[in-house]
Amino acid sequence: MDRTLLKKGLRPTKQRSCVYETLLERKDHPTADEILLRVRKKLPTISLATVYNCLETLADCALIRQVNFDRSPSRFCANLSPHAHFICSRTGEIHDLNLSNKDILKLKSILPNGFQVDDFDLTFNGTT
Amino acid sequence: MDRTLLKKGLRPTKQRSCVYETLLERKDHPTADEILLRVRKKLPTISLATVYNCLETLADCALIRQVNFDRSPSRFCANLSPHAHFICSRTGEIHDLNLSNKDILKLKSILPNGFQVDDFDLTFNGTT
DNA sequence: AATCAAATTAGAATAATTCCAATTACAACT
DNA sequence: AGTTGTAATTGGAATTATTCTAATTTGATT
Repeated sequence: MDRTLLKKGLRPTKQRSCVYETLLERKDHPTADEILLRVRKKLPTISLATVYNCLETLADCALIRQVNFDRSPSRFCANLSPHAHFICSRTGEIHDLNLSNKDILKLKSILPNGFQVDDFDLTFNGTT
Repeated sequence: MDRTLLKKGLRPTKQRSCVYETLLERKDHPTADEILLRVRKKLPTISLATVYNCLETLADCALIRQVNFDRSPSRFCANLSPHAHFICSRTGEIHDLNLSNKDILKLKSILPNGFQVDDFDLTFNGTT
């Protein structure tokens, strides 16, 4: 991670490292508020603004991903491999559905000619 | 539309009708603010709160769809047939990509066994 | 015409996020 | 080691989309 930041002329501060490591610890999808709570166990004085700053920086460096479900608070995760999300309407659980190359080709096959895709978001709602 | 509302015990008021017809007029994806501006040409005294109320009611009745891109203001459209969205990062244009049954089966084939889908959101980002 | 629930309205409240100005931290020079 | 300059952090204010609230209006039904 330090490498990636330094390459962009950004400092791997303890706040940034801690936010990043906190996201690695668990494979869930915490909000900025939840991340603040977790990070404060290690850095009790970190501010919410800094958490937002760190998350933005890490996302800009493609070290983490920001995920939005409708207009609810943004969530963040360190799973960088291409995946879709499944939200269970009973439990509220968010599942990562990792996508094979085949899956990705299927997705792209939906596009008419001449559409160049940089990125996509795919979210399912339902029950498990 | 009146039918659908009445069936649910809701009144087809002139505000609701006007919001609905405004969405039918153009096949774009206006925000509540933009809808307010358009609707005010016909009902100059309608309030933003009412526009929000009408949109919520119409969406609850499945007469329109609410669409969210990341955390930007919600957008609304009257295209009810299953479709994905493509956002052009150059122009900001939002394209509807209507999905065939085949496309939908492809999408669902991504899911592991035991996942029951009620709905999905698929958005592509790229250039045309 | 009187009644009553539903809908509309203006403005206040909320909540997530961003902005701002002041402080702090740190790397690079002397 | 001390100084300097830039970047990062911080707390709180500001912003923005949306929801809430309480008062008024509407319109169907008695």
